[in-house]
Amino acid sequence: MSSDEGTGRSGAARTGAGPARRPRGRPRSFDRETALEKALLAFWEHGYEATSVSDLTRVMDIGVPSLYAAFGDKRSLFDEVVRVYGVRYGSFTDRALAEEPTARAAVERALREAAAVYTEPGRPHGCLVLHAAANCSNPEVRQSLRERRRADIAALERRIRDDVATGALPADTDAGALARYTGAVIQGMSQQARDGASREELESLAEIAVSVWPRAGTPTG
Amino acid sequence: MSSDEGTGRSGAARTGAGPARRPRGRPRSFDRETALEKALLAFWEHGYEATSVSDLTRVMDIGVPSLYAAFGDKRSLFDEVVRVYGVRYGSFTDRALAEEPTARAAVERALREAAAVYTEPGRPHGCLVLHAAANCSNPEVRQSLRERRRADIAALERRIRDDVATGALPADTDAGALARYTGAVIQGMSQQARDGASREELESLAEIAVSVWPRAGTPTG
DNA sequence: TTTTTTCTGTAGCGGCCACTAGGGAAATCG
DNA sequence: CGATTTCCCTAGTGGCCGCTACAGAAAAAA
Repeated sequence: MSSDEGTGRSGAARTGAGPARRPRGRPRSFDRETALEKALLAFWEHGYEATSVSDLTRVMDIGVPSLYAAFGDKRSLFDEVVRVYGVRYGSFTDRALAEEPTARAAVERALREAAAVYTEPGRPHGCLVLHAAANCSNPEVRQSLRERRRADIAALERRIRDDVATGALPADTDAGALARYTGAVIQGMSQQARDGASREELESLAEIAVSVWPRAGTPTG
Repeated sequence: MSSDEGTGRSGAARTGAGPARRPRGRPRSFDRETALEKALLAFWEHGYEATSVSDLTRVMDIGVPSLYAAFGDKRSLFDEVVRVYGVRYGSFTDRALAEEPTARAAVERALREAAAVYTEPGRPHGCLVLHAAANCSNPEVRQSLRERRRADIAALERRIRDDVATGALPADTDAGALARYTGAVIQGMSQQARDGASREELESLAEIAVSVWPRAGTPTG
């Protein structure tokens, strides 16, 4: 489904499950994925509205009509950028939640990885989802990213409830508050990375943040 | 000094410490402070760039030239808004740091007040300084607000160092990390308020956050 | 080769941006 | 009263915004 984001949009080109036969006309003169990555970096650095279409075509090194032919419009391009960002850079929390044995271990790892990802040299600092549309006047873009943030915290909350159910966390744990607390710490780390904090600074910050998480099944009261 | 921000800009109007004699020509037909407050709310809600001059004149209920005559330009108006915001809404941390006996008590109070201020009904949620220029393409505006944020955390760090010196906090306290941690929590609370978190949700979050602060002079190790 | 299909560059669309010139109205001063 | 000072409204500036029509170039298919 939704094969309308591939290279060719000609409905008759790809015949079934065949090995992607070459489309008929003149092929695109640039690599779509490379251009998308350039757009991602631009949006990540400057945000949705502060990145103009002419900014995009400059960093992607393509003409304006090529951008519209390949990606639809600015909004669709941004949606695709957010999707790619989520897979490539923004999924460290999801991965930690899925792979670590407990919510606490997952958060410990996620905070450590956040410190690294948010300060990686040669890349924009901080999180695209948090900052790219912070004060965007396009309400759809705002709402879309807001939903993404809320979903992340909801996923963490579910994981905490699981641990409470299995006894890995105390029975009186306020899962919602603990999830929101952790989300707030990550969001604050992203803000501080944007403001120039170093990886080491974020790591020491995260170490303090994680120390409130109750160990094993000892009740908090 | 710098009396150029008052109502009248006529250099000969106010004679010394006199009771502000009325300026000569036709008086302004709107109340400057009221208009400034309206501009503050608009910038707070939508951010610097997403608030256009025509947005401003609409909510301030004045003409475009009146805005420029009274406030200079959009940038100067925003600067003044930020100054007023800092005094009226954004100084709860400073006040807590100044009035509470210990850094811990101050942070406890500041986090509680942040939960209230960031979710006050009838006002934009979250912090203007954090979000109003998040992805602003004007570098001066960005830098100015960034400095303000860093200064806030630096003030907290100084207060923590004082408490370490007096023994109110353990000698091995990492003042920088603890200050950045607390700043990150406040920044995350602001983000969550923008995303719709309620006051109660922020308060339970803050309660967790403050629980990592060491009590009295007991060493952490 | 001719035909067909698609991409690419130029040039320009209407619309909003921040901002300002200039004339007339309104209020105070002498 | 007249003179002076200041404000406010209308209208418009050039510039950038996202976006697109059109024509020609380029490559595959027949």
